[in-house]
Amino acid sequence: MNQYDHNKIEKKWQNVWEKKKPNKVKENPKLKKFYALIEFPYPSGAGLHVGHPRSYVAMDIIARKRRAEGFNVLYPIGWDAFGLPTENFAIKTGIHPAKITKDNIKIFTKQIKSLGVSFDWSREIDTTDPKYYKWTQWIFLQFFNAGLAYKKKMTINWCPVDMIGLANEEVINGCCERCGNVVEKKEKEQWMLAITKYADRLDKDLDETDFIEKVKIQQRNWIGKSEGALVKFKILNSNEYIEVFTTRIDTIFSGTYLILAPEHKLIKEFSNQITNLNEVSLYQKKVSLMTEIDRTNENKEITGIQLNGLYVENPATGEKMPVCIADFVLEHYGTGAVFADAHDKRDFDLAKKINLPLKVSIKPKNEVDFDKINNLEICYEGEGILFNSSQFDGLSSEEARPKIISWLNTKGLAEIKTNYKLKDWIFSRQRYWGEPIPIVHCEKCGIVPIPEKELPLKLPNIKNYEPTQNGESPLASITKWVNTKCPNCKGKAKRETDTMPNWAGSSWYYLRFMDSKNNKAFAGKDNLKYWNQVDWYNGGMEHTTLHLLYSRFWHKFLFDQGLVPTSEPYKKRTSHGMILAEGGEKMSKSRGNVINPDESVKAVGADTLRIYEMFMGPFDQAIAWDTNNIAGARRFVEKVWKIQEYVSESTVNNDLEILIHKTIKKVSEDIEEMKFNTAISSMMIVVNEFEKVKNVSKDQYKILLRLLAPFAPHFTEEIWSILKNKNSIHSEEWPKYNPDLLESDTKMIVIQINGKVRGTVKANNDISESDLRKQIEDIPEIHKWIVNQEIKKVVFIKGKLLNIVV
RNA sequence: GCCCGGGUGGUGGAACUGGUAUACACGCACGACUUAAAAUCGUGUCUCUUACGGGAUGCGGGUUCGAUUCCCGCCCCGGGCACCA
Repeated sequence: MNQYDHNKIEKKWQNVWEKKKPNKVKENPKLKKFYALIEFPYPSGAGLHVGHPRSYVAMDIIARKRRAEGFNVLYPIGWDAFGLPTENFAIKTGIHPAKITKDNIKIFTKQIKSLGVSFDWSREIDTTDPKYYKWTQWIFLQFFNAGLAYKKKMTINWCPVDMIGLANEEVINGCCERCGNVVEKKEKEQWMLAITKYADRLDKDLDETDFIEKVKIQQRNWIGKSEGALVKFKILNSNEYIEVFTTRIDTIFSGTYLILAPEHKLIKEFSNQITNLNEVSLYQKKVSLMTEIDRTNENKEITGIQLNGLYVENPATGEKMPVCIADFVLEHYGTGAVFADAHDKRDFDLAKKINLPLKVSIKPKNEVDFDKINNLEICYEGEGILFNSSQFDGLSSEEARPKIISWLNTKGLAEIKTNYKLKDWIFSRQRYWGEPIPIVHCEKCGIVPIPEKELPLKLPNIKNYEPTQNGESPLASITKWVNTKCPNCKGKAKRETDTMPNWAGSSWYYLRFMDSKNNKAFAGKDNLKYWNQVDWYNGGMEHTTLHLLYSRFWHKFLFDQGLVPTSEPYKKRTSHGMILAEGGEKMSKSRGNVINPDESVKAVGADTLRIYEMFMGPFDQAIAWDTNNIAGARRFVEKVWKIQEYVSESTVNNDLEILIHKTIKKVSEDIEEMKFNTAISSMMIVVNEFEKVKNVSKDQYKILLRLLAPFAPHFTEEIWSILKNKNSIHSEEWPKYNPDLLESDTKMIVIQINGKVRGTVKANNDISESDLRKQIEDIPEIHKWIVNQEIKKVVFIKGKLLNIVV
């Protein structure tokens, strides 16, 4: 037997696979298909880190198992290469982003190939390749033609450091997701995608998917569906109404005043009625200067100001209600206006502070503290029984809501309404390194899309990538590129200079993998039909409300256009936990604690690294890297290697055979549930047993190797060939266990006295209670517990346990 | 504040549908091999007790013959959302 030389073995087989391309897949309608997907990486300058393989290897194990089960498996890889870090590096070094991207891809490719992941490299894609982004632009034009891509002047989140507009999803606690600086507001014309049109389906259709529950919950929270009513409050001395969204129409009878967002457009419209306009403008100005952080600060005192002279009418009571503005009412949610009563803490506090009326109409079901509530000493926010509510008195909040809505509806003052927190997606970026938006602004015709045949609209080659202080894209200064002809009237026109956000390319890439070389369509109909949708998609939780939601939106749109065969892109979505640095801190470039897999691959081999990463803990849980523990994985690999020394041609040990079949079952099931750590531990148990008995048949060894091959593809392949097998281990069928072997006739039966374990007895599986009782009475350790005791009760579970209560 | 996870040895963790808690691995200790060390192999390793036994799965209760697992009330840690009407 040779020494185990991981470097030699891994290089050898990687070369074979490079030549033979065993993972290259072709559409074949006769074969069942399986589409496995990982989030394609951003090729950063830092290279791969140990977090990447966790996901790649996990899906690799599943993909390899599926191939062994006879599936036609698509497991592709590519590059999500547009993005800020590359552009920033280009600014710093003067090297063209395309060149940087190319170099980084080279490094990533080499690193990923050194891990032995069974990707189909023939379908490799790169989102910055004009052949790819031609179709990203094409899909954008479909959005535009359908009226779902539109331009809007709006206050955007502006990062003054990166000098870029951010989508709401990219703002974390009022700070830029990338650089952490406080985000400012800026008025700017922006391209928007109308994701809110799909809010309801994005929520509802989650039911059809097999996503892990926490992903569904997080998306649902983000979409923020809430069902309630739209209520109209008549403005006194006018024919106009203020619309208010509420989920608590049961409290309408206690509505005593109205609160508008400080930015509400009716304030301007009715300024002639407002008698304290100076004060009001002052307050509005103060609010507009506040940052997101200040405005949402928990300890901030509640503020607001009444609009003197402006009154509305409560649609339920007909009572005259004053109107005020307060910063806690948000312009962009609901209608930017709420009605206030004593059943909301903020309304309650504000009324006390600026001296506005309050009324109570809900009594708690248990009536605790009702006197205090009724005397407006404390605020009760819960549901309860209505009172002070004329014909609805005595109803519960839940009963009352539909009744009040339909009553007001007959008067034309209310309707059922569903509201969403989700906002439309800000789709422009004022940056160079992104897909140019294929639009022309014509002096005569206005906004004109570029004809399809002119796609791709390529990024012009420039020397300076710096964004500009005024918020314009660097493309704006390339007059030669900007000045163009209108495709419509051939007159003077200017190109759109904003580019798409880095989420654009990744919103449909899984479709391109189905037919990556097609130059007539983003993917051919037959290929779309065959691959249908992604069967299993693994990725990080951090993409739940960004990439995952965006791509579901794009896919649904394409489905509505009749361009894809399914309404959901991904059948199943799972998520890996992050790998943390040693000590439990997050790995990051700035902390300087990023662990690169190359060292481990060199020192102990890719097979060992793969086993270590799969064994380190539950797959969905964050876990700290521990270099010491790699030794355990390496020892295991060496033990498997050494079985060659004592494996024999013919002997079969029956106990071992049972253990092996148990292990086939365990490993097969654990892979499906992504319980890779326990799958490996069960194989370790087999190997430890092999070592102990030193009496292992070749067939038994082969089963172990077959089970281990998806985890450690190189050295299992090597041993396989040493054992004189002609074919690759990876094209061998997945082993099946023999259920008869698992149902043994004799079992260890646990004997308990008063629920405490006092011994175990080996007995026939279907031994009766009385026979078992007789048998155990002779055993001294058990006998001593029951002698001279009154037996009160006996619990017997056949083939498992006997509990005697004395 | 709301919504998800989670809390088990020195460490990472295991435990089916309520049925032998601590599998597997790391570390450590001791032993074997060695002139020596590394590697490897073997033994031990929750805790109290000399022992018989007892006690331990964040804390306090409950259900049960029996609870890491189910129920109620807390505490702590991680993640997400957050003035959302």
